Amino acid sequence: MAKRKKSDLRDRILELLKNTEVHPTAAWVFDRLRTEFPRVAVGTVYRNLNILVSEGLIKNISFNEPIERYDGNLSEHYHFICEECGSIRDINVPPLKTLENRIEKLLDADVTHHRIDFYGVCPTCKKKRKQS
Amino acid sequence: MAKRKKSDLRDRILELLKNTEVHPTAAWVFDRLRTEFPRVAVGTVYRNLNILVSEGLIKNISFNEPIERYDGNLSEHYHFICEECGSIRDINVPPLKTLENRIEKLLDADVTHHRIDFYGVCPTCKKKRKQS
DNA sequence: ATACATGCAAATCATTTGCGCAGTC
DNA sequence: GACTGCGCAAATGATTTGCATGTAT
Repeated sequence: MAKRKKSDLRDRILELLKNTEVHPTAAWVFDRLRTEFPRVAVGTVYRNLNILVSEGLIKNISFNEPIERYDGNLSEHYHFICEECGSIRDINVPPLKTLENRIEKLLDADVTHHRIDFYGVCPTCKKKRKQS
Repeated sequence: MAKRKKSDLRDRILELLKNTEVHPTAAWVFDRLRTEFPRVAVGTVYRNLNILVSEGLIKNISFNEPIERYDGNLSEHYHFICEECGSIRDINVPPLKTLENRIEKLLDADVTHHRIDFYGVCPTCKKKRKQS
């Protein structure tokens, strides 16, 4: 690991990710940064996102899309994806450690972690459906 | 939906996907096809994979990689990904419908399905570790 | 005869990388 | 002074698409 210098840009990227509930793409981050850092380059955004990931300060998650998403929420949690509007919500339920152990025995493998994604229709889209 | 014509190539692609336990990428499929269809083009492989997905004959799954994977196994199942060798294994345990219902109530959403990916070290890589 | 299917090549889109300069330690 | 961060632009890699031709119905 190289020692990193202080970088206002990177600090700001981390802050953006910590303070949003959407699960941003690089483009989203780039867009937000532009007002404060008008000359910022996409390449730099990607480089910094990757640095933050490798330092374990944010996570990289994809959801069956061709675009990468990032998550500033490091606590164990699951996700719900609305197939109608594409929104992604965090789900905070206690992680299923028992299930992990079961799989571990079943496969004779070491299971270090798991992820669960739920798909369906979010409350907002449910309402919209009823109205039409 | 357009009516599809019979296509030996597409039939073969489907067959390949039905008869493998790896979760192939387009490149893998392309490679297998080349012996039987020497003039096959990558573009055609992609087009046919997308057709098969849209017809619901195969599924498209990504695993935090920049490459798409496809799965010919349509039964509900989970996956285990070895972080050492990258292999992906199907896990056949009864799907957690109770959990789905719990999330449905928690979020006031409709949950249509979910996926679970387990990460860790597979039996083969565990052995290799011990030997070294 | 009418489209779908295919090969081929160019285009697209997200992401990465090389380079030269600027700012930090 | 050495090294990291940055903007810029070119490169990369996976996937898509337009076009002309072939082929199933």
